[in-house]
Amino acid sequence: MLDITRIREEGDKVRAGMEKKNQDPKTVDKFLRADEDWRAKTAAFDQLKAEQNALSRELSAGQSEDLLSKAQLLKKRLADLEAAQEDLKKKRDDALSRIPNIPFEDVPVGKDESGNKVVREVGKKPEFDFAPKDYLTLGEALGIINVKKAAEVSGSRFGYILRDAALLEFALVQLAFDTLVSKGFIPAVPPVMIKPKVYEGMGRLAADQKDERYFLPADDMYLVGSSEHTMGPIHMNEVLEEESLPRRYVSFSTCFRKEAGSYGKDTKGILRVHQFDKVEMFSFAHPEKSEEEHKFLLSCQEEMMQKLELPYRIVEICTGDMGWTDARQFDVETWLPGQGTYRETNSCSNTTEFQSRGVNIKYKTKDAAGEPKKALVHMLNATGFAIGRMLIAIIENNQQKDGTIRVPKVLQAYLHKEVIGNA
RNA sequence: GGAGGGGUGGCAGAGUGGUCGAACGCGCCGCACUUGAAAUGCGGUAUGCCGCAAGGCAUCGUGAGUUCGAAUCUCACCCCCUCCGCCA
Repeated sequence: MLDITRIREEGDKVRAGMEKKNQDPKTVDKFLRADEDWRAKTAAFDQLKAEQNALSRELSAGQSEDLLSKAQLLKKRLADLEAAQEDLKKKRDDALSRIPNIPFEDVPVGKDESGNKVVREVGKKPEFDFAPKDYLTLGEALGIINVKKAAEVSGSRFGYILRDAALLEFALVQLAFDTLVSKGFIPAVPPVMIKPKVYEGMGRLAADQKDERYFLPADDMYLVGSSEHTMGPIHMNEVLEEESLPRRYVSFSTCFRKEAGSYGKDTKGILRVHQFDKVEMFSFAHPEKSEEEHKFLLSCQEEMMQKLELPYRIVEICTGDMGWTDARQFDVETWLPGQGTYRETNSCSNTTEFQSRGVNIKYKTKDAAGEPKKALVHMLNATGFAIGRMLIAIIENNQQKDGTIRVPKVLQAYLHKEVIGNA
């Protein structure tokens, strides 16, 4: 969530930021009205409560009919006031939950993905002396992807990853962990179920994404849409040492997404599915160094893409297309020859203190006068490998005329073979 | 799933209806002593909210309740530990 003081003091900037993110800026005014009412009610409540506390103290010294009846009257008035106060607080918090993180000033402004800015293109697009096929055609022919059977068993937007594709998944996971652990990332396998309260704190149950979550009502739990969601709270309610920042994790988990609202979009194959596996990077950073950290995470993504020898481009996401919790976002889009286009395969976000406020993660530091104080860390997340989409990219970019797939050099050691498809 | 024990400040741990936001200790910070350090002594040391401030309010796992008043009593839930059952 956003800093309440910031909304009070810089309402205009927040309104402008919301507008840039295609959100209704009137929410700010709704918030401010509710906030003001709440503050007035709170002041009244606190004062009455002080009276009650004083009366109680008197009563503890010596009771009398007069005092008791006074106290009983106070009690009734307090109950009414408290109900009104709680109601207003709810209103205020509801408005607050409809305010996203505000983008940095220099983020490109745009309505939708057409406003995204290509930062650079890297790698050579493969040239074929035949018409390249799409991954699904190739994968089905090789028996390494089966969507039809998955639809029978689980429904649409599921897939079986089979044989060498399954092995390729683990090779990718290993490559990512080897690369990142050697850089000091702490390896992790986190829970994939999460409590509603924590999920809210991470800003991932906000109005725009609640429909995207799988909920288990019998247990009051959500399935995570990414290991980001349970890695962020790994230091919930903790105060970290300043010297320990940045603190970096690399995690692996299955991810669950409803893909609500994407009906008719990418309905074929495994590009957009309800369940996929993903290696994720997560970083807890010093607020003054989070932009630098953001670039570092992006550089890790690029390093791994280059190891796979995949052609990609870096895109800075414009205000209208960026995530709810993000102040800045980059995507890695990988070239898919079978579709003749770049598709998003990785994402890299700086959520500044939007999430750390919600899950209460601070670090020890000093204020201007040199007095010790605690301040919120910045939290960043970045895709390591979204396995399904990496499989797609590898299959399409490394296809050969006979329908077999070359295994990227860096994965050959993990997979113990150079080509997928020739017996 | 069944039986029992427990959740209090950075840690450890007392507190079973009112001067308890909370003893004692450890840790931490400051000061004194010291050439320096250790030891010792003195003082300070939870968080959030409202307020320009003085100050006030809230918080003893979470939520509801009883009461003029709850860390303390009642109920529900969550979490941790031990045992039994089941299980990769």
